[in-house]
Amino acid sequence: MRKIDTRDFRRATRSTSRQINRQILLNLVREHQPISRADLARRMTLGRGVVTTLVNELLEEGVLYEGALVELPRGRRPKMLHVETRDRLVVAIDLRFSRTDVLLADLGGKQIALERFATRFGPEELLDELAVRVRRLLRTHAARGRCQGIGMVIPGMVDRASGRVLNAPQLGWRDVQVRAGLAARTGLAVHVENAPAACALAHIWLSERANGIRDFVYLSVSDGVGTGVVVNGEVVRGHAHTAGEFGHIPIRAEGPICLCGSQGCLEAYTSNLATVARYLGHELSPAIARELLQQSGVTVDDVVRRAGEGDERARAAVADTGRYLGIGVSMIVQALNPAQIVVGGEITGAWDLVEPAIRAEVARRALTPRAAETPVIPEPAGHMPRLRGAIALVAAPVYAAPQVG
Amino acid sequence: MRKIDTRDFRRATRSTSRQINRQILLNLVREHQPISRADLARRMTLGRGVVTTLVNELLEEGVLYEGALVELPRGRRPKMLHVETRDRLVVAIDLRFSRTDVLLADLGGKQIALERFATRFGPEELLDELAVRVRRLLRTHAARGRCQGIGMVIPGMVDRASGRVLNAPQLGWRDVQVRAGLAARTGLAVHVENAPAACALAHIWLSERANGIRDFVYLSVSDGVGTGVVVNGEVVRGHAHTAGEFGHIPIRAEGPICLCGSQGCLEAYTSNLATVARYLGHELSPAIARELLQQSGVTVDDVVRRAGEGDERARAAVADTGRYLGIGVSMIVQALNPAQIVVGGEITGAWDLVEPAIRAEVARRALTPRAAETPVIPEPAGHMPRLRGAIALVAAPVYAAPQVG
DNA sequence: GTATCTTGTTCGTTTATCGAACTAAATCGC
DNA sequence: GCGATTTAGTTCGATAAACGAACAAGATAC
Repeated sequence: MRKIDTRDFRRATRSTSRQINRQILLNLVREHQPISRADLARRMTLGRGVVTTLVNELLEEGVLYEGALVELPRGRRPKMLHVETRDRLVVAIDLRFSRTDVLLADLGGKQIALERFATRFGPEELLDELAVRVRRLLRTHAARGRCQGIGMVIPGMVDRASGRVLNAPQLGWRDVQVRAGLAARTGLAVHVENAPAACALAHIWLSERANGIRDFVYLSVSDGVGTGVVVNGEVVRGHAHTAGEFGHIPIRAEGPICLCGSQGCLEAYTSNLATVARYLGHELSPAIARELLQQSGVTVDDVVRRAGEGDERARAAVADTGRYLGIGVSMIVQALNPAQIVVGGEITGAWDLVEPAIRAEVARRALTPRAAETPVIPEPAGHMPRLRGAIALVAAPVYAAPQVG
Repeated sequence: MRKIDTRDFRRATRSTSRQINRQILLNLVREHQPISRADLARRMTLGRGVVTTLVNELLEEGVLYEGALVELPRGRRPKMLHVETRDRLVVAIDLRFSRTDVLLADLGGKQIALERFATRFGPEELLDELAVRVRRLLRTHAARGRCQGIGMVIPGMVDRASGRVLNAPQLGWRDVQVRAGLAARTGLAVHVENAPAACALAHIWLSERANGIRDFVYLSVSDGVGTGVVVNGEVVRGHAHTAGEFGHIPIRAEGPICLCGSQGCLEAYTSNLATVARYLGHELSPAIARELLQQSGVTVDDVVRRAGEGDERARAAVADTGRYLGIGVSMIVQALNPAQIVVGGEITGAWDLVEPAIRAEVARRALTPRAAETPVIPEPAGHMPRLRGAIALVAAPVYAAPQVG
């Protein structure tokens, strides 16, 4: 029941049907590999003849490859098909305040080499450094011709279509053309996205736990609190690239002043800063707290670890964060009724404390039993969701549905 | 960048390309009528030959009709094309607590005959009454064979796919199979939807003011406060049919108990009940207020009228509602960053008071200048948005993009 | 050794876009 | 007044895709 956009439509050409079926076939191989041509024909209710020509096309392009013959109870043995990921590489970049990660990986998400360095805050300086490292990485791994592109994840607002960083307060960036700058320096296609949206993208494309779920919200809890909203298998970016800012909806009218200028934002209660401040017994005021916390040297990881060790003050601080997160999760459930909510960030290290707190809030506020049961699952920080998001930025266009209508 | 749903995809067949182009063409005629074949060919960058065959198909089906020849500065005069709406009728039903409206209209939204009666709260009773009225309406307007279906709008949660009302507290309904019941009685296709979602649908398909906007939120302010969320030209329904319940997100932790059981919900501050209660000087407590208000006999329309006449207490009550609505609108802006927000309901009768209050809140809380400028426009109650929504339920499938991929 | 069954390919048929040629009907220039 | 020009709409052959049936390849069952 989508309306056709009469100002920007893609009409069908002679090759549209083939493109659609080609892409469906590719996705079926991706999700069921190893798989035979005959099985693909059955799943697509398509003649085996058409499958043969489509597969041949994909084999020639190097997108698929043929694997081993396989045993069957009767009849000719099928030659199984796989998606080629090993020889299709990606450079994933995770840019943060504290450090920048550069990862060489394959399209399937397998890590090959990871580098870390202290973030430089001058955009030109940083792009220069990145270009040097990317070139070196590709050279040492003989990956030049095999690299499909660069995916880059940013803590801030991004215009993905143009590859521009609109506003990244943590870095102090405003209106920086990242894509053009990095593409010119490396000669590679560059995709830029904000962190929670990229994490959501990774969950669509690279997570086994998504398991066919096409409507979910990725709630990223880190220095900031933001979300990536996915509706109908697609990330929602909003009219001016700022959808998913649930972190800046107030949950208390007279709460602390948030870094965004508003009062009582969800982020002010649930960011890693807020959790640490609570642990240290400070008033919840991110603007002031920031320096105090850096002086104290205590990180969220410390608080989470101590909570695990039984430190009562740490446990109380984390559980409080969980309770406030529950308020945020309830908001998301009311607003979007997703099939699943994924929580990412260091705080998931104490999921045994966080989860019941979230569940209680959701159950208390939900409008229907089914909404109350909305699964809330953790994504441990060890999964490197942001780097996986950067990979997904490059992988998704390869597998995405063709735009039609 | 949509992911293909490998569990439920539509592969392309021989006729898929034609279906896509046929539907694009139909929508172009709809939005630019009267329009010539040659102009369609130019807009679609398609050969005039293909356009001829597509148009002939649509003419034979009675979807389009040929109008007058038209003057041109040079060359042969084109025969203009129009969408046939006059001979394609719809029965629109708006079911509410206070009354039920039944409207005979055409696919373009033009009203032909409107009936009203007191709502019966027994589902079987109501369906019987509706069936009698629908049959009579079609008979007296000789509309039997020309009726494309029934669209029905419900104050409550609806599973649109199955046509079941899940929960309509105002009617006291739970799990009522409306579609099957009405379809069996009338022999017509029946579409059922909840009210704010249907209003959003009407705004996509029947409003000139939507003007190509494909991402917006319809904020319906009436006895309840709900929204219809539209992303990429499609209404978002959620995993269990409860998306868009912004009305039940708390805006004050210690606010009044809402009818839903939660505390401090947006609805408790901004529903018509809340506005009237505020005008009468009652404590904001919908559960208690309801009876008091019915006894007082004052309606929202009264309050809005008195505000227009300069009654200071009425003006203050309405402005307060506006301010709280502004908090709700800000939430929507942060969460979804829509291109537009449409506010519907009686309160829009005092838009000169409501609008600045909303604007001030949005401006104060927005994260970016562009978000702060999100247009908020009123839809006066006189537009009959709910009945138009019911019409759109039948019209939308006729024009919607074919599902592909 | 033959029948059966499954995989994968080949090839003629059908149906769509594509593009060029053609017809229809108007104005413009002289 | 009449041919040139311009625009609209149709027709038709070329091409590309799905479709479907026939066929070849390679296995097991009896």
